[in-house]
Amino acid sequence: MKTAILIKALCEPMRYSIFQQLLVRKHCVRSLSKKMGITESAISQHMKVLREAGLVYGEKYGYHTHYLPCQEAVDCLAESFEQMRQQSLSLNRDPKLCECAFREGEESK
Amino acid sequence: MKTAILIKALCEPMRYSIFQQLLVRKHCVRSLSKKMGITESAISQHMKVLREAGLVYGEKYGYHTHYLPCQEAVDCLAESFEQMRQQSLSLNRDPKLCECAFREGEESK
DNA sequence: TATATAATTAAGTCATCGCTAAATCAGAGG
DNA sequence: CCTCTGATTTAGCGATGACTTAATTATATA
Repeated sequence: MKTAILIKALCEPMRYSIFQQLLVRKHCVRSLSKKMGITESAISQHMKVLREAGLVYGEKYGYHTHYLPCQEAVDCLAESFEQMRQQSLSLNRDPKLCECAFREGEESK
Repeated sequence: MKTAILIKALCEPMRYSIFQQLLVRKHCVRSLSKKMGITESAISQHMKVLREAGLVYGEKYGYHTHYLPCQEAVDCLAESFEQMRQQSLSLNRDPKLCECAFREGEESK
């Protein structure tokens, strides 16, 4: 699972809010529409983005579709950023890495 | 520190790649320009976004400015997503939360 | 102070994205 | 089968954003 794709879907403020709501409890499209103050159409389009990124999935119950977060995606995000945290700590700790990577490999034209 | 702002800055693919490079070692603008294959101007604009989001900062060394990630921001991200992971686990575990929040509070026009 | 170099800013272009309204699709139940 | 309802898709608009080139700023050093 690819972290860059997940955060690309999550970074839009409205979608981030929607996702946070889904972490509290399941929601159908209409419920989210009311809560967020945008049309059901807009919610549906956001859900499509979240769904195709692998962040959420829907369960059909009669008339309604209940959306909820994919555990696998949330795990992936948590692990990726924990790894970044470790990398950053290492970088600050290791003085050998505290040099710019630029080397004069270019020709002046 | 606000997670939504951090991921909004990070979600752009080029900026995500830049940030990953900075987790390995410091880089100046020119170095990133070479590595990423876009102009220094474009890199500089990306750095501005990352800087203003609080994700990176620059240290001046002679001619060069070395950019590196802010530990505080990386910590914030790691903690936020770990919290999401816990929320998601709770949601899947608690059957009471497995209901859509929608209630018929609307008037049919 | 003058100059060379790194970095930033400005201007402009092209593509992407989020939203609404309206149309369409899908399924449950009379 | 028909209808009602929830959800999705389509079309179009306005805004945002990523990139380039060119101009500008800032600074280290001769």
